Amino acid sequence: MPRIVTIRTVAERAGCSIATVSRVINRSAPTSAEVEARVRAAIDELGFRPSEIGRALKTLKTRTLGVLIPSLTNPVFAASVAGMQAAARERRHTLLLTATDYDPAAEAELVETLVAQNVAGLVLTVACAENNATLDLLEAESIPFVLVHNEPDTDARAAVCVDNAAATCALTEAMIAAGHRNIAYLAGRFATSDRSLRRYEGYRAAMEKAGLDATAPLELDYLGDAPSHAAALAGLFGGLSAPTAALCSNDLLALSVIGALRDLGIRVPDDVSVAGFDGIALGRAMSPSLATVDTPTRLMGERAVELLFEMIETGAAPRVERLPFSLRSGGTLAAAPKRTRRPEPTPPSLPTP
Amino acid sequence: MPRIVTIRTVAERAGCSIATVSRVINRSAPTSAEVEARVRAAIDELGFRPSEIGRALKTLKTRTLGVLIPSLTNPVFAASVAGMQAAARERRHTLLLTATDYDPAAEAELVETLVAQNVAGLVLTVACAENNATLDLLEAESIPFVLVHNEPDTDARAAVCVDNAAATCALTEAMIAAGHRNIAYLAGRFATSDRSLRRYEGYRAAMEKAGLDATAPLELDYLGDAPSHAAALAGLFGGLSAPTAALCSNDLLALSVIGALRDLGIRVPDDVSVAGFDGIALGRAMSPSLATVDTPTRLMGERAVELLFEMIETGAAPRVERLPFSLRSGGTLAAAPKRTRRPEPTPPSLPTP
DNA sequence: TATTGATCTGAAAACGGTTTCACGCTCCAT
DNA sequence: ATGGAGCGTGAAACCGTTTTCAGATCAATA
Repeated sequence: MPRIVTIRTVAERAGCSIATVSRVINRSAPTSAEVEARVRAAIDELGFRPSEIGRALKTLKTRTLGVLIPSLTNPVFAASVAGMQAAARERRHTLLLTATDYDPAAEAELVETLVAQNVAGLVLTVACAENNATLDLLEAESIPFVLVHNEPDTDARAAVCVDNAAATCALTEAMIAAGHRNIAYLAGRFATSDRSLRRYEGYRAAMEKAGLDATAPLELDYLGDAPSHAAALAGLFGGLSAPTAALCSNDLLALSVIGALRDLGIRVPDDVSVAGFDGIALGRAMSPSLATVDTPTRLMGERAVELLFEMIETGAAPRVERLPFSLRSGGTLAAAPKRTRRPEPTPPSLPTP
Repeated sequence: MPRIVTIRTVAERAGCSIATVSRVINRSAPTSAEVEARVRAAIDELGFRPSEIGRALKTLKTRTLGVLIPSLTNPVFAASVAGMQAAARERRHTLLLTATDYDPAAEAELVETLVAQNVAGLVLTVACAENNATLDLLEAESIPFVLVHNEPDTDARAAVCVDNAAATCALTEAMIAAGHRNIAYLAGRFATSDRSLRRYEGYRAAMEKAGLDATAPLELDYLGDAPSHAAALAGLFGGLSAPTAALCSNDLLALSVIGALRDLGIRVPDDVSVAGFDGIALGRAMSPSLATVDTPTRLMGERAVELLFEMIETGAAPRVERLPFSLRSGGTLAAAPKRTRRPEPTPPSLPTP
């Protein structure tokens, strides 16, 4: 039987009313030094901690922030949640964490769960921020929320992100500068990541600017198992005019692509250069290091929570905050091979790697 | 103004008392078909969701599990939290997440925060499970909790873990079988991880069994920056009788050690073999793949939550659940180099292994 | 017909805090 | 002396549920 000591116990012990105890705890009104001392002593002796539940019921506000992300297994989200946690802790708040496992249909239900807990606000990464019924609902009920990683098309929505298109554009230009002409764009399912789509646009812009052909994106299920992955890539990289570089919509996908290419006997970066997006810590640790767009993932989580508090406390209007990114090239992004990787033979004799 | 629609609103609309509405929602007592239909209609029309706060205040139990881990940035904990989240969701519970950032002093305060929220139970990874005042407090207040990753010395405490000593012993034996005789043990700060200490014991047991000298562990601060790391390792691996293998207390440390060795011009695994512990996903993705003890991290989180529910619901006694592990060798764990890596100068000529 | 029992329902009391309101007291300016 | 302001305090209302208890209705039985 936990929680046997309530504010009433404290009041009895201190010989005062519960109202006075409450005032001492919250400093919500002046109390005499003498009474305050008695109350504090009673609190210490009893080991009393006010129930957040009781408090929340009256104020209809908890010291809790709801968090919704696709998955904790992706270090990007783990890092941003770590940032949120740190920022929330500074304000003496706790995170109520949920994950959709990349199922957009789960979003609505999970957000409802969080709202039922009277969270003070929400930090979300949704599959797609546009025309999102769940977000509209939150707006209608005027529950403050901030998006992370999502980059909304309107400034009327609160979000912390990077300029995905500009970043991917810069990364693509780095590839082009390294001599690559045929660059493939590999993505996770667009339906589960609007970021991915924005990044594709950046890729296309860079390609067009350089007068090159942007290829249609190859959508891979990057939760799928390795075999299917290798199979899908064998088709793309086995052809005569195979790309010399692969731009992946995120780091986790890039890692998985590198593994698949290796299994196909294709060397990275000697035969094919690969780059990702996000800048996960382990991309830096590996060798060769993963070329990518380095985004301040943890900071994004922190800023999201800070922006959320700003909105909660001062009623600040939602706004989009775009954080700076930096390019991490080298490593898996090398100069394009001088000649076509596979000597093109007279048909139909097949190329040897 | 969120949450304007309460159970009272529903009752008015359905033309019945709030007690009846409650009964319909929870099926806690029979209701006539007619009234039930009216109530359900009212709920749907109003979009009513019962407040978890109100409910919790009455029952003194929330549908919430408190989670305390060292850090989300370590994929091991991220994975086990992902498992907890999945298991909790199946039981319609939510996770209240906190992280200590490897500061043991923060444990007490954070657990108090969680308890103040009336969590139904707790899942924790603490720095050290033995003589832990915080755990004793939970026990005294009979708040159910389960440890993850920690391996308590008594069976009276609920925990989900692997047999750390046996696993490290097996890994060490694999190193010995590969011809290594001088094996260094590198650890994070023992004060922040009792697992690390248990693993060291497994290492020592294997070394002794093989008649080899177990060296004292080298404690590294694996949150520290790379430079200090390389410096510490330069001393160890620069000497004449340098180890040919390094056993690291966890994968993250192993990754960081590999990077530091690379910076020192030492090849892995050609010059020095390295192994970790945990089996993080990215160790498998890198090349050469990371030799390690593969532990079912995500499953551990799931099992921990299931065990917790068992304790909450059936009052089951705490027990330690040791999950199976498997060795992942090869990759960064190769045969010991035939000769000493660095040509030895004349005086005072040492024996070659 | 009266009694019993089974169903269904509503009023009201918790649960643990916060907050409003009113009241008594002191102090100071009139 | 008198009025007003200000301070410290306690009583009580309130937040949104669940749950107990008692009452109402009705069918079946004695």
